[in-house]
Amino acid sequence: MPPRCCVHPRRPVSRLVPDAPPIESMLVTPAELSAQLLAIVNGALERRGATPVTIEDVSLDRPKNRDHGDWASNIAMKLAKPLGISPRDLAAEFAEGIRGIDGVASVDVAGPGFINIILDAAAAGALAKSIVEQGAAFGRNDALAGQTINLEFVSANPTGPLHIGHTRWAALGDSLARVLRASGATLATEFYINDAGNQMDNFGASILAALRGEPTPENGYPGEYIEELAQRILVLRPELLELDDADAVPLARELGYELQLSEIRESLERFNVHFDVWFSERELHAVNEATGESAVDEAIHRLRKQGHVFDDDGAVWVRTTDFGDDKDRVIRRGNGVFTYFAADAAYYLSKSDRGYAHKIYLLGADHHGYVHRLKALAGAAGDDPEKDIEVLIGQLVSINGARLSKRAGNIIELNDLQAWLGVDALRYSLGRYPADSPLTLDPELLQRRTNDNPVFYVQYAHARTHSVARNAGESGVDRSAFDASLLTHETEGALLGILAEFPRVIRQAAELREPHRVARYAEELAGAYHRWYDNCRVTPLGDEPVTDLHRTRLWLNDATGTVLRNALGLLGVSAPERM
RNA sequence: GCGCCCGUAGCUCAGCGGAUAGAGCAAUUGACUACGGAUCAAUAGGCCGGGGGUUCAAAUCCCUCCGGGCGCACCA
Repeated sequence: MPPRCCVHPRRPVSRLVPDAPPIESMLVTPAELSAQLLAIVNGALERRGATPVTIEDVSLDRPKNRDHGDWASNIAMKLAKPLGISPRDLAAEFAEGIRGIDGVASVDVAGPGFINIILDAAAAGALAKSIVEQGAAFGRNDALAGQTINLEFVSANPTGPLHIGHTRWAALGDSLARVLRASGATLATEFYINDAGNQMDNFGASILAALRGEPTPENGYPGEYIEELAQRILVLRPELLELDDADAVPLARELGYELQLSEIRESLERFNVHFDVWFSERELHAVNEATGESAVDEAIHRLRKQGHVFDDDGAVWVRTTDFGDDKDRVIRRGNGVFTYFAADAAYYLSKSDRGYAHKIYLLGADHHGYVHRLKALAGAAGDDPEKDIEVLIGQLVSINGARLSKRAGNIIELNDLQAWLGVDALRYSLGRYPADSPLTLDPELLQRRTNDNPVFYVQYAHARTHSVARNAGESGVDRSAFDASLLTHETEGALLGILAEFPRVIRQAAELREPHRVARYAEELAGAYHRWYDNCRVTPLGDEPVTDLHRTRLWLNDATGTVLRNALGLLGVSAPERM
């Protein structure tokens, strides 16, 4: 392989064409290019009397190998067969049309029928200025405009601290929320507090036992944190030790609940995770004085009206098998007590009543057996289980292959993780993997707080854009001129191509519910920036004069900083200007 | 037994049906009298768990087997 040469194949076309439009209008975005390609394709289809295709069918990709151009399309190969033409001939026909698009430098047909497109340097480079001008808004899109979404995640029991599993959902859920909003969705994030049921009494009894120096009761909660809660409670209410169980358990329960919940909220706040709504399960059981009924009672009536509720063996059931569950589920037990499922039904309806047509649940893999039941709830409520509810299942985190459990004593808490790694590194290392990928962490590596986390690579790139800008300012390089046709170095073409993709990355992350794509993108962008930095100077060396090339590169530098900051922001990670 | 998820470099993991499968870490070797070396360049490392199928094209979709995780309550 010969050494890479610094001469870029692009030519500054705007200087060769006498009546070139102003540089501003030369900007070719991927969206515009797709739209024009669509018109060309449909024109060809129309001439043949074939049915037109939509923008979704016209794929325009950035090839992995840059020898294949700035953009590539496989549309000819997809359409050739039904039309009875060879893919290469069809591609050649499309290519002819694409050559007429403003800002396109050249078009080739390659391999079995790929169409490879190379943009003018000016058309690709105009993006740098546009990004700087858009600032924080660059990357936002309207793919999800008009959608009203309720996103529930974490929802940990208030009977203990958040552990690493919750931490993963917190990082992913919060980033997903940011990505959905950046794509135009109207969104509320919710934390469902399971503060009803036996577990709360077990929690209270555990605290009380710790206070009295007794062993943890059966079904109780072991752990040092119980001891700590007990000591804090004792300071608040020393008389607790004098009371009978009947009075002491509820008091210990309520005080412990309050302390534990506020600790959870503070942990999440420190973790840059914000919930719009903290929803208490108790509200669903509270009896409305006007009607004499609770939200749970009412929910059962409403489901019954839809025809999916029946009575059997003294209990009340929901026919969840109508919606793919493997057995029907009890919603009210024979002894008159509601199941957990009943509160879930009421909670689901509450979300609908509050105006959220679309509900997303982010659950751990240990709850995947619950998916059919939740879908059935949507169906039983008269909604569409395929559209109105979406349950995302995240795989669990393991440590060196060992399963985490309280019993094994290897539970790792969010607060410890934050202390070891720092918020940025922790959020990033949990946010850069898809939810359905099982994740194995090395506890020693976590505690070591090393710089091998990719977050530092990305943050350093951002800090470097600021350092370059500071130096540029001192050397008299400013943004008073911009000539995109000067951005001809191959690392500049690569950098611009990646910058152009940012809006699509956000959109894709939102539509696929995969916020980790933003992190992977940020790493790619940081790499392209570091390589550019090594090849292209923004400030002149020594006595060299400041030229428009330096000024234009400053725009590109600042554009990269903007996109890195925007990307890190979507991940809830800070973008430091110095490190 | 039934169901869901996952098997990709030594390790941790990316990879919307496209061209020569990638990154970080670990290993080896280079690069500052150049805007911050927390960087860059290069080398090495792969039957993408096995086998069938669909397709012009499969790590990706379908079937099957093997291996791992998780779940199968009138608990919460």
